[in-house]
Amino acid sequence: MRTTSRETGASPRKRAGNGAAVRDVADDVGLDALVGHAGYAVRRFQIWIFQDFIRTLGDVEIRPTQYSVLTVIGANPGLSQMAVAKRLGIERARLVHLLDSLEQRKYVKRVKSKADRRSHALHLTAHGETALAKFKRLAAEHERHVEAKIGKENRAHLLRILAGFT
Amino acid sequence: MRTTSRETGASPRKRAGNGAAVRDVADDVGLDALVGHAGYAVRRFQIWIFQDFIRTLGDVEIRPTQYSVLTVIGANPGLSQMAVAKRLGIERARLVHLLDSLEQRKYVKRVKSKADRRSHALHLTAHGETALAKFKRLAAEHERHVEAKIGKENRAHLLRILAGFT
DNA sequence: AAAGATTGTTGTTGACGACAACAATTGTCG
DNA sequence: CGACAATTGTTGTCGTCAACAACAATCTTT
Repeated sequence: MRTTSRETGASPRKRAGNGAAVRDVADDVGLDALVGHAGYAVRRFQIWIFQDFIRTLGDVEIRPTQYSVLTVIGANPGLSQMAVAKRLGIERARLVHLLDSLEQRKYVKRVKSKADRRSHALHLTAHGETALAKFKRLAAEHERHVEAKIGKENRAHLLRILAGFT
Repeated sequence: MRTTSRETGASPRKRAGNGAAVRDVADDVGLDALVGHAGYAVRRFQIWIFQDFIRTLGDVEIRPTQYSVLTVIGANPGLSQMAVAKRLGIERARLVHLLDSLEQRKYVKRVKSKADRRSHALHLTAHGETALAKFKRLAAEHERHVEAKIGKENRAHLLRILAGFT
């Protein structure tokens, strides 16, 4: 993830020819003040997590934001776009494009609300329901990757610490 | 559980005729499967942290990435752009623009390396040193905000859990 | 009915990551 | 030594994403 040259397995040194005298420059750069900054650690962790999610759900071509939208709609059918955007902390302008894509793939349908003719009631299609079930299985697999990475109880503790942000 | 007849009432202060307590719609949308997903919690937390960082360092107009670049250069003068990019997980193409900006603001200077005439040795200017000291004080203030948000020992534990990603 | 607010939509801007191509330079190896 | 491959900084493009602004259609309020 951080380097492009090393992620093919565990290639120990890229320049294998010239012996141990040359060290990989970036590996021993001191971070100093950067260590101890929560934001930096969280950013790096989030990048890792998203990449694993994207890779694990790569076959079904579902990205984290799309997954969150589908999950919320599946759990709360009939929500308006505004409500979904508010709940997930995304702009309603952005949700438009997300729904365009999900609707094109027949996962979601926008139903014109009778109560408020400005808004759309969002629902999963039948196809969307079965698809979401599969996505959830893959997402669970991704969560197991997280457990494998940081430890089961660490993940649980982390979720507890960050529960206030969901 | 959601009665779809209520989603018109997104405004907290107005009261429809039906329920006793009309709550803000987005506040009681069930997340269900989204709760328990580490990625979602981490994403929301990271957004919060970055926004606080940007706000706290707003007066000096330093964003998280810029701060990380300055910190690494300050701690390791003479590094090449490649080494900095590698250490921070940034593309060297991106670092070019970051350094352009930081050099324009007289925080950083690119010195042509004698050892390898392709590369630049990165140093802080005198002005950059004093500025970075101020940035670090502000960053420490930001960290106190994080402590206030999630608790001192929770922050410490979180840093320990994510230490592997720095 | 008029004024103001909300919803979905379109568009713009800027930060950011991933890639590709290039010149200059360095390292490798026949 | 000299051709060839690799690295460094740079420029450029493309796609994602957040933050705004503006707009028409539609409520809500007064």
